[in-house]
Amino acid sequence: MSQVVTRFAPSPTGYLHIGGARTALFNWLFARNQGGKFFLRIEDTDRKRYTPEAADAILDGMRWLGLDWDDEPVSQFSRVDRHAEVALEMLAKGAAYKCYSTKEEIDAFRNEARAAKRPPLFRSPWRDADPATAPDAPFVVRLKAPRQGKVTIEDQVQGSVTWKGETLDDMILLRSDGTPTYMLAVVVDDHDMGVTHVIRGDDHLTNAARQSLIYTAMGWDLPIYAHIPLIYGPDGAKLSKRHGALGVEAYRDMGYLPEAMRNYLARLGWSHGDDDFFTTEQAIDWFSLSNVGKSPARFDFKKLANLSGQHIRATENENLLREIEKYGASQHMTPLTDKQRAMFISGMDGIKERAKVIPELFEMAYYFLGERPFFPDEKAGHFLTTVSRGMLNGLTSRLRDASWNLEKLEEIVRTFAEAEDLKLGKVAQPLRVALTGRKISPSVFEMMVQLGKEESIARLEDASR
RNA sequence: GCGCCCUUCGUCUAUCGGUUAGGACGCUAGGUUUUCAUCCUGGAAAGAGGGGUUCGACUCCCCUAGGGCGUACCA
Repeated sequence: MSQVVTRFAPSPTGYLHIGGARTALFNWLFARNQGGKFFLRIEDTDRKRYTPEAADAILDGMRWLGLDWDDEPVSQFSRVDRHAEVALEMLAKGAAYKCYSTKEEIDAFRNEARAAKRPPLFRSPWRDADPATAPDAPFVVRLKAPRQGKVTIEDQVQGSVTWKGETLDDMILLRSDGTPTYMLAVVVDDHDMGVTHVIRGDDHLTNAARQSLIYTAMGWDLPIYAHIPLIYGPDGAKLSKRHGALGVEAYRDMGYLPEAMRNYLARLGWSHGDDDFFTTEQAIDWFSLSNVGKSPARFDFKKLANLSGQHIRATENENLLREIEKYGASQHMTPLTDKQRAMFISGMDGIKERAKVIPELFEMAYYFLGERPFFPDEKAGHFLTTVSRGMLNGLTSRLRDASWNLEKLEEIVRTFAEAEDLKLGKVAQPLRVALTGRKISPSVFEMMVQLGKEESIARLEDASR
């Protein structure tokens, strides 16, 4: 087969939601795995709902997630003439017909069918009518779907799925105002864009059967389908804003690493043996449609957080700093100074293993981002008693002419504690509070080395005053 | 109503007829440790129910139950 082409076709609703992001990711992973192309198409045919800002929000989400696309995004709306052209061609071939039934007539038909417990699929009287009897009235163009036989989709995820012809309706291709419906537009665009693999949510599975009729009518090759299960909320119900159905920018704001997001989303419904933690490169290398599961998965924030923490720890300090700065920019924080940047690099090892998301990195970085004096917060205050102040005073004097490295500092503090007949913790905790104003921080010795002698001693003097 | 899909620990999953049903998150008991975290060791925890097929079913088939999606001049 020729080169693989996949696409992601979101409708611009204002943001890229998490389910869409996963669909995009699967398309992207598959294309990259196959050395193929990954296109973007904005389904903007519903002009009442469309705004350029909404489309931009989707692209921003894609960029943040690191899912790069090939060529320019295609606007579906810009192709309406082509869609109509295909509808007319189908009309000419006899694969479609003009239907003059009014909305009222259709509603009546459906109500009656429902009352009689018959399928509510509309059966247009114009399907086999003599064209000569056609009124001079608005019409829609309907597909002439086969009433017998079967339609089978060989789906890469769902397997072989078959429908009876009579369960497929004569769907509308062109509305009475001449605009194309989604069903038509998708097929025409996918065909024209050379899409070889349609990977999308399994809410489209039935649509695949209906859409295949258009391909057949036009004599076009069917793409390979892969309908992936949707994501549910933690309670098993449909994903809503209450759970995780937020836009991806919400996850950016919460400070998850894009790398962790890709990892988590890929693992939701797809597996590679027992591998849970992996890089994007590995995911690309390993990805295959045959390892996508058929059952829906629930969104689990705990696991996401765990993976995010693992990725933070695994990220090189320089790269992590870049992510931190990107995050800061996205949150409109004031940019880091050169000094702060240097402090981040020297202190990164101490803070990265204590954080699961970027805001926690900033939180832990408090002791080197801020300026003296560091007054203890409410939780730390009780460590600085008169007694411990005095003790710190004694320690400080021993520190003044110490050579400033990890081993030496540790030795001094330990010896001091022994001499005072104190457990190390009794010395280290007040020391930590003096240095940071807080109860929790990286190792006191590492912090002292990082801060330097002058700064460390100044903070100790602040505390013992 | 009709059509289609789904169902392994609480959650994500492995297993592609033969396993003490494995891993991960979470939970839990310990250990390491100056705090927190990291890290290490251990534990509890699963095949929806019922029929078949088979020497042997989580795995194949059927039924039931539960859940989801679709059934628009929305996408």
